Amino acid sequence: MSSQPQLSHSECSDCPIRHRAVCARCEPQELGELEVIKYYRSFEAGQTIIWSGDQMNFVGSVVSGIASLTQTMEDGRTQMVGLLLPSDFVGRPGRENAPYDVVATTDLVMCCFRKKPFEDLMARTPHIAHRLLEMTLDELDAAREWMLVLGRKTAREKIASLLSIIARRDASLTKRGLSGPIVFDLPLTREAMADYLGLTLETVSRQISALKKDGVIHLEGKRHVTVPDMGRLMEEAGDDADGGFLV
Amino acid sequence: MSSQPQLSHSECSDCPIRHRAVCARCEPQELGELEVIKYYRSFEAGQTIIWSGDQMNFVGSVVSGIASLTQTMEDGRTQMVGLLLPSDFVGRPGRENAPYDVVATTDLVMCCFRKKPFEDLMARTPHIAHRLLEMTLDELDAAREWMLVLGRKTAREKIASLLSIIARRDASLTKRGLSGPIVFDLPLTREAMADYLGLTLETVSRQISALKKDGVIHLEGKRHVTVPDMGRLMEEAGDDADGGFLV
DNA sequence: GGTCCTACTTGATCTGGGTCAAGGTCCATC
DNA sequence: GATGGACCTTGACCCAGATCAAGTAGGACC
Repeated sequence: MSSQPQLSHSECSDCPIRHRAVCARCEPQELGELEVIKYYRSFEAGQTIIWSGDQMNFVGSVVSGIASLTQTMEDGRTQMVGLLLPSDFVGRPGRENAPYDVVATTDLVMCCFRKKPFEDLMARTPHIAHRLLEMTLDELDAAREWMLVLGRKTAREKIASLLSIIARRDASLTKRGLSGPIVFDLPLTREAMADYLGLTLETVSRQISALKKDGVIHLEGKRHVTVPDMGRLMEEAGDDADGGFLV
Repeated sequence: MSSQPQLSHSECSDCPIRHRAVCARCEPQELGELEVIKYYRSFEAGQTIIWSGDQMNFVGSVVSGIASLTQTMEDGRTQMVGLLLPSDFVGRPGRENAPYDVVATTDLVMCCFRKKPFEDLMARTPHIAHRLLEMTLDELDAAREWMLVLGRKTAREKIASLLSIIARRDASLTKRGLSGPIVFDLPLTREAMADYLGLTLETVSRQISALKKDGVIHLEGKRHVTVPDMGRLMEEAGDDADGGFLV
């Protein structure tokens, strides 16, 4: 389950609890306290981290890799309801059980805190509680933005929306801007993309081919994507050019 | 804009800031402080309370009536991303602008607080901050539950899901259980239902007719609904019988 | 080099729900 | 009690995306 730290201190700064919730305004002692109780867990691609309904005795954040939140109906229909990229927070302080499966979509490293000590710390540290509310509001915005995608967009727009999110997140992680071409590896299988977009994997494949044929994206192999013109992609996604996706 | 209190003190207890955020654990002074700064606003059906992008200088909660959160694309496609029933909270402490339109779906009364004093109070009162995180997590759960509805359910299941939410909320408001038949008035037009479900109003109408023909619901006029068997309705919605909808 | 497997692509066909169009019902207003 | 309008229903037809099915690409392992 738990494991030794596998990251250097500099890599660890990706952990939002450490550098986003406990920011410059906070006392060093509090940061120190978080340092003491944190631990790392790694997962392999495909591994389920938490099953829906399970007790969830930790909170944490993604250090590297991608995790997804997934809901499944009895007959097997599944819908991904969230995508956790590096620095995203996982956990529900004050809640006992997970309301959906959390699955490692790629190999994954998480920085975790046992829930109880974290909640105690949160109760004593208004800044952490405040930062957590901020993050939850961000997630709520992203979820609602996604409701528009699921409810009203065409398959082509859905694909473009997803690529646009991943491209933008990639650009911000690598500190590059959105003006030049953006290059990244798709971290999701066609099936996972379908589950996120409320489509079938065949439709995903067809629409990716179509976007490629129309020059909106370039594909090298099955996963390596180049977006020559981010504005064009966002147009295809049906977003206003300035776009407000958050995820 | 603002208006005199139009409710007796007993009616006012519907305001969650007052009886949910400031609960028995909190000091009476804090409750008093909220009493002092609160005010009421009423809206007519169809009136837009806040436009997407507008500055939002208050927070509050629905006292009576129904409001909806709506996103619109440039070409006019709209998706409702949230339904605010009595006692639901509106507002985003720490955020400047509204990310979507808030519209009064029926005649509506809200209990409001100017944002700044409310935020100050929140900073001084951990219980309010904590309660707000709770409510935001509830909204997040509801939004994600709805993503499954939008992404993977059939039109019939979507209608059943919506009726099921409204029926359950009605049953809990009127303190009746879910065992007997449930009777309520639909607070939404067919078009509003369509916008919530990612359907057209014609499909909504057809599916309601179908559920009526099959005896899942009874209709008197266009809005007055009787659900003879809540279990049957939830089956139609594709939920597990114990169901976890929150909205 | 072969073979197996997983991930993906592409084609053919079907269908749920969209679109367009023509009523119907219930009020409010005169 | 006629007129108008908002809201809803129903029918006919169509199409985007689902479904079913066959085939390809590339990596791991022998």
